[in-house]
Formats: sequence, structure tokens, C-alpha cells
Amino acid sequence: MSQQELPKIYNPKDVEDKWYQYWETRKLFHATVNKDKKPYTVVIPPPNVTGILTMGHVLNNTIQDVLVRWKRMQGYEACWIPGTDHAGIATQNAVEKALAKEGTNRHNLGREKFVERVWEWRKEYGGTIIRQLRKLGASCDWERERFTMDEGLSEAVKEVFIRMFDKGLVYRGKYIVNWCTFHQTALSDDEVDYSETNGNLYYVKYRIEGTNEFGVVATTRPETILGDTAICVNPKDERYKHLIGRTAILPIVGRRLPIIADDYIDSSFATGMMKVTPAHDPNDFLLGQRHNLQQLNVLDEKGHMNEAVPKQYEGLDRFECRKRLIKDLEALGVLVKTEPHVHNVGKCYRCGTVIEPYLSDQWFVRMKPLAKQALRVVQNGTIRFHPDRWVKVYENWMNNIRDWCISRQIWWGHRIPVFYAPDGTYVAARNESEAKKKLNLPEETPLRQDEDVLDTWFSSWLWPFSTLGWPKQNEDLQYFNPTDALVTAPDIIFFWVARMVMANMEFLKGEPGRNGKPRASDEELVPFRDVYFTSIIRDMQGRKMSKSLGNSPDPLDVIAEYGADALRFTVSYLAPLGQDVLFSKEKCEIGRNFANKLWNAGRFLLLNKTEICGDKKISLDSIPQEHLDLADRWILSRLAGAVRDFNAALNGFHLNDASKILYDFIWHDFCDWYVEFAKTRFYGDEPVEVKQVVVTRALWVFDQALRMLHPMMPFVSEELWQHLAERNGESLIRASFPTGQNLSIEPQTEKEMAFVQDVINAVRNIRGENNIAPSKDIHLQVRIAGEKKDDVFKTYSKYLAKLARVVSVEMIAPTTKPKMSSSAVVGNTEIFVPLEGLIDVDAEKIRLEKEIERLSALIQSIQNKLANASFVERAPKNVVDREKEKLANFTSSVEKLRTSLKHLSA
RNA sequence: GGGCUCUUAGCUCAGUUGGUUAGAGCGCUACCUUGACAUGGUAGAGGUCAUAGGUUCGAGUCCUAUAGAGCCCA
Repeated sequence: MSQQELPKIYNPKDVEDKWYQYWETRKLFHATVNKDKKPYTVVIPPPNVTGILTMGHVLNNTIQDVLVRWKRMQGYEACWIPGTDHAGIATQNAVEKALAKEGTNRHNLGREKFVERVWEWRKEYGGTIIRQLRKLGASCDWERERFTMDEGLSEAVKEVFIRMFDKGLVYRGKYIVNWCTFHQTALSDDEVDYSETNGNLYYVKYRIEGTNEFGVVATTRPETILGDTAICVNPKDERYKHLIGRTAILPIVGRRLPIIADDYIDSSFATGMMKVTPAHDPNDFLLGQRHNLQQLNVLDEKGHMNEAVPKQYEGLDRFECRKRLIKDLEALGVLVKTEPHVHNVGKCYRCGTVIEPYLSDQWFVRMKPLAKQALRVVQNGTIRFHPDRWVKVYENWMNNIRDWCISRQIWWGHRIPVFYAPDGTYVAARNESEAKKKLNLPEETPLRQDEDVLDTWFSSWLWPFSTLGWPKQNEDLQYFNPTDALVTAPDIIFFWVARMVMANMEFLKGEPGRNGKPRASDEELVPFRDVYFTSIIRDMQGRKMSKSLGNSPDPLDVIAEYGADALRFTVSYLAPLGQDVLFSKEKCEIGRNFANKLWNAGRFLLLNKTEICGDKKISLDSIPQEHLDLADRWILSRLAGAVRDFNAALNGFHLNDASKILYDFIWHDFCDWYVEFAKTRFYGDEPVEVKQVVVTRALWVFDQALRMLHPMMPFVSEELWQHLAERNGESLIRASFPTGQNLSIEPQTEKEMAFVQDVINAVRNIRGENNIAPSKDIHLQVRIAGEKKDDVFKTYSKYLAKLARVVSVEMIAPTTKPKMSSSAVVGNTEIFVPLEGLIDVDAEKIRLEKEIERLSALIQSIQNKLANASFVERAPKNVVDREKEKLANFTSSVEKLRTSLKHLSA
């Protein structure tokens, strides 16, 4: 393709799909075991198979892609494993909705047919998000795509369950769980969203048996009164001491309730007397266990009152029952008062139904035995969190860990591999016949498999090794696990991150590690080394992005409008480590404009390449070292600095710093200064051979910049990179990342350039402040005190001409009085722009006075500092010296400005 | 109730271990279509770094308290 075809404005639509296809069809994302290379592995946090791409995913996956592409270019065998999870409840929901439209339901269909339906649904609608990730440019190894319901992963789930069952790490128990009456399933603690809700606190009188006394208790859920089995007070509460051991009578029902004492009761809350409902409140459940109370379940799975309650309430919905009870209690005269009360109500994170604490048979994982080592590897730094404040959150959770309820009363998911004999004994097994062997039962005994399925997270926590083929021993697993970085939103630190650490450490113990020996050390057993907790993307009002608010831009629309590169760059640029980021699609202008700037810089260099080199092939394999001038040495030094800083930033997971470094280097150093300086040579009078070297060097620097930019803006960088030189089928995606080894940072060069830039800026400032048209030529007078700088002005007069339209420089002696002029001080040098009749003398005086005032204030503050004996004594010498130097410079500048001011007034 | 985070220019945000004259992008003002780019260029205005104390020779940076905003856990 020739550069004439480069349009004036970069159009991402023309290039993005083209390059993605190119990379994917050539399998440039694919990783294989390669003993000559170090692996760099990232597993994607598997998105919900029902999901579509959100801004959160964009951030998350951009970060992963930046890391993976960067490491790949650095020569690692970079492997990014994609996939989705089966999202048990969400997916079952979606399919049940579809069935409802057809006027049927899963029960009509039966379990087997229903699960088939879900698979069909998944084939048709699932995995949208995986396709969308390609639009973003994600360089996932698609050949390794996994799904938590795949055969292999299901095998891993089964294996883990059975091993844990046999070790006593999973158990079945009656427990109070979070029950969603809509889905009719238990939810884990993390699947419940709590929100402050306005409710009422109802005060109800209970008669004390054998007295005329009453006790008053308060409740927010009057319907649970029907399940009360005790009354409880604090043992230290003087008001109620005499009641302990007596019996209260439950209104309406007439049940006798023992009055017990427990420290758990907060005497200051309401009346200090509490009703105890062990089957319908988690705290009451624990209390009930301590005091051996009856657990009376008064609800069914649908949230209707069951047969344990008086006839008039049986079958009522729990909220309907609440209303009826309030009326009935009032009629009995035992409802003392009702007061408004704000309390935290738990709701199902999928459907919003109020969660009912509910006593039922469930399966649990014993977490304490797993937590110990998982805590250790984070505390001893084997796993590092970024930002590290999440360590505390993690520690807190691990230290207060509770058993994990893993059974779900739905059909879509991994069915619990537990088999029950007719006599009720049970065992975990891979299949029925194995179960019979384990149970010592004859082959013809009928067994019943547990109806429940496992929590989706029970498959997700195995992700870093189940995706690599475990439980089968294999080279991939040996090579790519432990993985390197995990990039995830902080809200799943418990759901997922913590549990993955537990699982990897537990189940990879003894598996062959990279050295072929059984894994034993923390380093070999952790699932990953670094965890990057991403920002949360919010809208411009700081609200979380949500479907219901409609405040979330569709990333695909944003990509269509601004380009994937623009979106990626903007998101990297905006997302600091761990702070929330306020986003609107308009912000993508940062990235779009940057891509366009880059595009045009490339376009300009290519134009000149053709002009200067013609058809002559140029190679960008090394830096041309001939005919270096200040600008060349300077841009190479700046490049060296950018490479060093960029790598340091990414090593510390500071993507925003990394993107800023590229932005500043490319836009400001390269485009604003270097390209402008280079123009003086492209259009100057040097021989064409020299010009060819100069343009080739400029292209070489640009090539390096493209390499650095590629992880963040893969499309535009590849497109330009292919234009720069003959690539013979090579792609930027696997080009080497700049190391900076052939470059050096040269402070002296940078200092010299800074002087030239300061002079140019000073002249521009005078122009701007005095309203001198840019087209007006300037004849500069320069007066130098101290070290000689005339040669600088001679050597770089072409720069001054190009960037400040300075057509002549006249050196004047220190004693010479300059013509009527506008002036400025740069270091030891005074510059004068003589423009009789053109400058506004009064305005110029004000400008000088303002500058004198500013410097005088600085001088004053430095003098104060230096007058302070303890500063001079105690501050490090270099700090004091710097202050002294500053004082001298500012004083000298002020003197010069004062003289100029005097001249203007004369 | 326990824990965590944030408050810097009109807006969105940088500011690593305390030590150059506190920065950027957007917006704003003025000027400019100058041989890549108006998705551009040049210059400028704009900040008592939430408040009050403290530590220190020195605090946007460390400590304490207060106010406001947000998050997590119970």
C-alpha cells in the first residue's frame, strides 16, 4: 500500500476488522508450551454466558490485553485463556422466561428436556460477549476457549467435589440459608444484595404465664411470630431479670415460650426483649442452637405459610399474612405500637425478591481448613494485590470465614455427584456404579442422585487449572499454571479471587510443576502472582452503570463512533489504580484525537520518505547514527526515557501513567518539537543523502513509538507499522518491544534542548502578549551574561526561524542598550524583540511588572528559608544549595527585568 | 457496629519514598488555515491543594480530629 492512500483523517473502521482477522487467522494469539520461552498466562474472569459487553468488561479486558500484548512483544509465551461461565440462576431464568412465553414451564418439560433446552438456548444466544471481545481487539487464545459446563471442566468439578467429600471438606446439613422464594433456591451470602428499606417496627405484648404481667417485643417481620419458640433478654438487664426461666404465651397461637437469657441481646434496642424464631432468622438460629430451642419452620419454598401455623393463615403469602396478623393482633389489643423503622433488607441479586432466611438441607464447604494457606500466601507476598489495600479486606474475610453453601435448587448446572441408598446412606461418586461399590451395595440396588446442582462459583474457583485440563496431568497445566496476572473487579474478591487461591493450593499440591517435580512451595501452588483490582466505571454523576438507569453506553456503539483503539486508550488513560472512574463516551475524544495525531505524524513522515528517498527501500532495523544534530540526539534521549518509564509503569500496573507517558512522548516531544525541527532539515539545503538519513531516523523513532503504543492501540499502530517499511508478513503483534538498550538518556543534550525551547517559548510569549501576528518576522537581539551561548544561537537559528519566525539574531554587548523592545530572561540570557511602534509600551510594562512581582515573591520566600538557621543546618546540603542557586538566578533575572522596565519608561 | 477509600483549576483527574516556581485533558479567552493533523497550532486566564490542629528546618504529601461523598463487611 502506498502512502498516497493514507487519508487525512484516520478512520478506524477501515482498519480494525481487517487487522483482527489477519491476526486471528494467522493464529498470532495462540500460545503453546515452549520451553525456550517463559510463559506469561492470564485467565479471563469468565463473563456470564448470558451477558453482553459492558464498560466494566471493556476496562477489564483492555487491561488484560495491554499486559498480554506487552509481554508477548517482550518475548514471553503469552497465553490469555478466554471463556464464559454457565451462570446457573441467570441462564435458567432466561430460559424459563422463554418457556413462559410459550405457555409452559420447566416442570412440564421435565429435567432432562429442560437442560437440553438450555443448551440450545446457549448455542443460539450465549457467548455474545465473546464475539464482542474481538471488536475490542482482545488477543485471547481462542483455541483455548472454555465454558464451565464443558465436559472437561465438569470433570474437574466432579473430581473436586468427590475429593472434598471424601476428606470431609463438604458436608450436608440443616442450615439457615438465604432463600429466594422466586427462584426457590438457596443463595450464597454473596448473592444477596442488602439495601436500606423503610419498614415498621411492631411492638407486640406477650403475656407472662401465671402473672398479669406482659412482656413487649419488637419485630419488623410479624409473620415470623408464628414460628417463635422462645423469648430472650440480656442476663444483665435489671428490668427483666425476674422473668428469666418463666414462660410467655404467644398471642393467637397460644404456644408456651421459655424466657431465656443471652449476651447476644442488645438491651438498648427497642424494649430489650426479643422474640426468637430459630427457623427464620440467622442470628436466632445460632441462639436456638446454643439454647436447644425448637426450630419451627412456618413457610414453604414459595414463601407461603405452611401447615404449622393456625388454619386461618395457612397458604397465605408471607406478606399477606403479615397484614392479616397486624390486624388480628390489633384486634386482640396486643399490638402496643407501630413505629417507622429503617432496616437492611436482603434481596436476590438476580430478581430482587426479598430474601427469606430459611431452614433447609444444603451442601456446604468447610472453609476454615482451606483459608489458612490462602491467607498466608497473600500475607507473605507470594501473591501481590494492586492496590495493596485489598489485602486487608481479604485478610478480614479469611479470618472470619464461614462455610460456603454450594447447593442450588435449580436444574442448570453441575448436578451434585452424591448418591443415596434406599436406607438413606449416601456417598459421592463419579457415577452410580462407583457409588454402589463405595457403599458396598449390590449392582441391582436402585440409587437416587441428589437433585440439587452446584453454585456456579463452585466451577469458577477451579478456572485457573480446570481450563488447562486438570484433573488430567498434562504439559499445558505444568507450563501455564501458576498464571501471572489476574485482572478483576474488586466486588468479586470473595466470590472468586479468594476461592481460586484456596482451590489452586488445595488441588495442585503434588501435581508436577514447571521443574517436573511435585509442587509443594507457595510459589508453585498459587493460581497467580499479581491481582489487579480494577476501577469501577461510573457515569458522570458518579452513579454505577446499570441497565435500569440506562446510563451505560453500549461499548459497541462507542467503538463504532470512536474506534476500539480510542476506547482502549481512553479507558487506560482514565483508569487509575483502584479509584472509580467517571466515564462518558465523549471522553473517548482523548483517544480518538490521539490516534488521529499519531496517524498524521506517520502520514507526514511517509510523505517525506517518498519525497526524499523515492523508491529506495529503507530498513528500520537499527538507528542511523550519521548526521545527528541536537534534535536527533534529544529525541533519542527522550525515547530512552519513555521506554524506561513506560516499562516501569506497567510493571507496577499503572496503566494511566503508561498511557500518559506515550501520549506526552508522541504528541509533545515527537510531534510538537521533533517533527517541527526535522522540517528544517527536510526542507533545508543539506545533500539528499543526509536528508535520507534524517527521515529514516525519524521513521525509526516513530517505529519504536508504534511498538510501545501497540499494547494500548493495537489497530492503528499495526496499520501504520505496516506502512513504514516492507514487513514481509511480520506483524507488530509479535515484533520486539523496545528495551532501550541501544539508547541512552543524555542529560546534557536535554538541558541544551530545554534552553532552545525556552527561548522559543519566550519569543512566542512576547508575540502572544503583545499581539504580534504570527506572520510578522522577528529580528532578535540577545545579550548574554556569564557562559557563552552565542554558538547555540548560531547553530540553532534555523530552529528559531521555523518555530518562532526569528529571521535574525544580533548579539549585543552587555553594556549596549537595546532598542525599544519587549524582553524576557532565559537563564543568563536576555532576549529583546525590538519592535518600535508595534508594541504597546504600557502593556509591556504591565507584563514586566507582573513578572517582577512574581519573581520577587519567590525571592522573598527563599530568603526567608535561608534566613532560618535550622533550615540551613538541618536540611540536606543539596536542598540548601538548590535554594541558593534559585535565589541567585531569580535575583539576576529581576535585576535584568527592572533595567528593561526602566528603558521602557525612559 | 467494624473496616476501607475519596475531597487538588469551572469539569474529569495526575501528583512514587515529605524538598525545583503544584501539572494534564476538556471547557473558557485571544490570535492563527504557517509545506502532517481545525479530531490542528500558539499564547493566556483560572488553584488559601475540604476544614482545624499537630509532627518537621520544610506538608498537597505524614499523624489526629471535624465536615462532606462513596464502597465493603456484619
